[in-house]
Amino acid sequence: MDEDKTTRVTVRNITDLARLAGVSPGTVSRALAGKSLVNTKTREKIEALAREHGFRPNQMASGLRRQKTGVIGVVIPLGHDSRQQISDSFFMTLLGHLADELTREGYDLMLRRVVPEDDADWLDRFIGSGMIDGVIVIGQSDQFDRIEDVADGYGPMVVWGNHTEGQRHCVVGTDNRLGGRLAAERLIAAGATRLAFLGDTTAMEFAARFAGAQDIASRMGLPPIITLPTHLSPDRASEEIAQHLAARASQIDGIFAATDTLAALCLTELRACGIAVPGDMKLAGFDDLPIARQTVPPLTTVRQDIAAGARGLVDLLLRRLAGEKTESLVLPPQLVVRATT
Amino acid sequence: MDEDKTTRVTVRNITDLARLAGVSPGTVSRALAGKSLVNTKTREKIEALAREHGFRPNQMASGLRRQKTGVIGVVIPLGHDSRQQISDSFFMTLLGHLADELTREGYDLMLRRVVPEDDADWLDRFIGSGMIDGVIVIGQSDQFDRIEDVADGYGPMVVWGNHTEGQRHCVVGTDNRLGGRLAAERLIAAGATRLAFLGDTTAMEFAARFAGAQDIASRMGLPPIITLPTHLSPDRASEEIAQHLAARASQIDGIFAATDTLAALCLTELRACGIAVPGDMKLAGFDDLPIARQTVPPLTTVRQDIAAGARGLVDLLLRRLAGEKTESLVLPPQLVVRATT
DNA sequence: GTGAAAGCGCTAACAC
DNA sequence: GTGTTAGCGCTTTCAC
Repeated sequence: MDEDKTTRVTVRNITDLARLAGVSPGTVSRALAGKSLVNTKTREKIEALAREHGFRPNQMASGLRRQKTGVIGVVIPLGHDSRQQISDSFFMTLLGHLADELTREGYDLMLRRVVPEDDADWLDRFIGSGMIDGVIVIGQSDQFDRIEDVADGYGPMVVWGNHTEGQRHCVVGTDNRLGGRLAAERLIAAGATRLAFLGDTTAMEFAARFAGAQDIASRMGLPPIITLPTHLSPDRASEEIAQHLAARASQIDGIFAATDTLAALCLTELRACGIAVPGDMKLAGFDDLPIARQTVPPLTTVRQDIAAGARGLVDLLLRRLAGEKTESLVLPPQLVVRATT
Repeated sequence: MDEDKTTRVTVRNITDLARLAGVSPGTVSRALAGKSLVNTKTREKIEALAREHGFRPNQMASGLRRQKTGVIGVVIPLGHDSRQQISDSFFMTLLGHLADELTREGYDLMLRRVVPEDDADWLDRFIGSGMIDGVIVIGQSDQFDRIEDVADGYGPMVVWGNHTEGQRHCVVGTDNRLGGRLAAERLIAAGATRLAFLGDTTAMEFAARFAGAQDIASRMGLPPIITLPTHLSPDRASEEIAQHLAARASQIDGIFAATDTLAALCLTELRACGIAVPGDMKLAGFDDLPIARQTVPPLTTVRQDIAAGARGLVDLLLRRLAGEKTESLVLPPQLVVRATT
């Protein structure tokens, strides 16, 4: 008769299970958490029962009690440019790798996309929610100062972005300035002398890429690099690129695009204008996304090691979670020469 | 002297705040939750104090008590093909839109990528974690049956994928079979008579696309469409496509690729083989990702409306959360003719 | 090796 | 309109 009851019971919590197993809730908790001191037989019985009833401990309750959630927040601040940074391939790919790394370390990932101008409080709000043990910020956008402010009072935060001398938040990112130098050197080696930078230089990472390119232009005694600002969403960017080309193409013979996405768009517009690449115009991108291999001609670009970036972010975050004070991690960019230079 | 203390105090919870405000925890809770019956002055005082101390209520505790978390789980099952479906552009773009929609509805998003063959229990585990109010599954992968099993006992679940007559789980997706028909019709209209399907037909969505194309081939009295299976990761796919072309290119004059990503890769390989598109070979893709506009020549493809898909998923999920029993949503595909047919 | 009991921070009856 | 109280489901001393 006991069996009759047993099979019909729904197990909502650890106490129900304990009743079924004829032990106390504490023991069930210990058994299910894989804690040391539980009799093997007792443990097996409890595990069997749990499996049979498809029971798993409530993470919210566990989190509340233990004061840790097992969840890492990942937040993508969308700058001025807000919408449609959405599909920025680079960030999305980084996100995919982050998901893998965090999963492997036993953490869940809580994703938040925020528009800082609508919500000045975005970072504190996320951190203060009590839902996450730590936070990874993907991209500094135009929020450098806000992130700096938070860094003083909150340890478990790591940011993907650009490293600036003396900054207080822990950052992982490619050496953008060096990357910019590599790109410019290559463009010049391929014969370009009048360079342009394609992309919005208010974003720190892009500004550093531009600055690196300018370093080289200056050193070589070339005229200053002109900037061709664009938005990041493909639709607007295409249009803006077309306008830039119409106005400036005759003044330049080399373009350094802030990202491969922009470079690919630019290539399409150049083709539309009848400007030969690399004959009339050299072109270099940044990121080395899959698309860089598929453009016609294939794109010369500066590779960022996305997988290493994700590993770095997670590794540093875990160490900060453990109380360590970590330094920032700056990854080396790598020039990949293909056929547009 | 009271002020001296006040400014130094750290506010860890609602009780601390209550003490500072000279009210009870209950009142603070009501005030911060924007509940109806709180004196305006009391509320303002509490809000001011909360702001001053950067306090926000702990969501885990609130969630535990209210038996809802304000979090929606989004899970991406990685089929056989496991790794590197990572960066599948379509899923990533869909995820971006989902993040937007959920945020707009006041929900947070918990992201999980799972490898079903390593963890048969992936879906139950996620649902049973107590961390999420509902779940969106992105892609059925090869897990159709498992999802069906769960659907019977768990309401708040919506799946992106293919709709099959009589299925029990609520799905949102494009009419893949119709999309396949559109692609095949176009390839044939452009002069192709011997078609191939490029991609892995064990995935349901792809199988339906293939079936749609085959519908048309049969109706037109053409020979059966041959299948050219590939993996999804760009590296392996490129290689496989090259092999397929070496072996079969002479037998076919039209290729329907399961996705734009595959189509773009295929275009690159066709170029490498010296096969002219659309002269010697017609080509059509599926998805209408940004890359479809940037290939050379630009790709004829079948558009899926990703934003509408995301809206549909969230809308249906919210209604299910409210207890409604919703039907599946099948979205119409749209043929986009460019220059590869 | 196991049970009993206190509480993590919050909310929602129920009083008044 | 506000205070009081009893938990949400779990973990973890502290006993034994």
